[in-house]
Amino acid sequence: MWLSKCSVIFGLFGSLHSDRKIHPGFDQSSWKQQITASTDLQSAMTDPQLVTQNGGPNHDADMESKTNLIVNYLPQTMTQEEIRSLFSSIGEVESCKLIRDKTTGQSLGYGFVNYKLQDDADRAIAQLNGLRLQNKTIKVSLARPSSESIKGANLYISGLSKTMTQLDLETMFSPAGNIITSRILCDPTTGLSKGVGFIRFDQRYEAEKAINTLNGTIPEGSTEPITVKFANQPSNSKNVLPVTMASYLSPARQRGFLGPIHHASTGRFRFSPLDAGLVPNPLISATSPTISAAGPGPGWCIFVYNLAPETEENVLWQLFGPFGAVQSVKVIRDFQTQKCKGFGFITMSNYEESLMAIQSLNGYTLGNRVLQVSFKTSNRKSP
DNA sequence: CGACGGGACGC
DNA sequence: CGACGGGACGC
Repeated sequence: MWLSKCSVIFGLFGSLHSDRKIHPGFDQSSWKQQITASTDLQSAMTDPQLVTQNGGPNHDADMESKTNLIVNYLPQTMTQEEIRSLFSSIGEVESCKLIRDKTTGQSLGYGFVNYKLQDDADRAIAQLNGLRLQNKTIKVSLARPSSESIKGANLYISGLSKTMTQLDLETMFSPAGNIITSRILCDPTTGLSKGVGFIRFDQRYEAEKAINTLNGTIPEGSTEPITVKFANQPSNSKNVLPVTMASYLSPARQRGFLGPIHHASTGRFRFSPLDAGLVPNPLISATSPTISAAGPGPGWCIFVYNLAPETEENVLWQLFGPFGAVQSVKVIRDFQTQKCKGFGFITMSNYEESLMAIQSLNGYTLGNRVLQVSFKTSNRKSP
């Protein structure tokens, strides 16, 4: 049993980075130790009586068999097939899904594994929860039935006494509802509490209740009131790329669209791709940095719509190249299918040339499709 | 009909 | 003072 699982794990991850060296001659007990050690660590830091354990709340009397697992804290590089392979060492896997960012394809660090048999699901929790992979300790627990009511149930708590433990925190919040996870942030070097933490409840209304009852209150034995609010939505923008990536970008690229774009397109300056033939007034757009996200800057960004699913970059180069200096082209594709999503972007160096390209190519028939070509509109992100 | 990415913290 | 995890519900 252990031997077979170990060989699977070693085969999968032996070549990946690990904070712990794995020697080819390791014996099965070392793996067992590793896994047990992390479990012990968890229980040493926290009281198993109170601190949330793997399954989350008991949805007692559920008729459906509990075969579906959620796996959290997966290493960034781990693929769906590697997850499937790992969990297949326990029993037959009905389905397996790694959740990825829709547009970038980056792993979001969690996934679902559904077993054929509940027995296997139980054993997967028992044997794989707490398993250390690379620099992560994965968490394996029963997935809750998916529902709207469990979303947005994560709280951010600040103003905690530095002496407060995870257990103290859970004790304080457990009256409000079922706690799924809790955490107190610590300084990585000193290991001391930073006085902030997180609590994820099972249900959003439980989180709301906690805000209503605990925000602004002073915990027993403390002197300062705590702040309890909904946590930020996890943003995928940070820590994904190595910092060194920036140095590979050209200076012009680095200047890109940084900096505030406060009064981006209001009313009369907004360019709609549907307004065929409408182009920016050169006098305005060439001199005002706030008119359009198309430019100015390192170039003029052009939006082209109605591309065929099979469209490749070289087509855009050929299409726009004759009009002048093309800096870059990009076909936007669906991550899963790798098919073009119907649009793309072209950045050209010179305003006059990009204008000519737009005027000439808007309405142009490519294949059996009539293209719509315009300056890219401003970013309509509204955080 | 619609449809607008990815890039990133210095001055 | 603020501080936002080891991106937890199907991207």
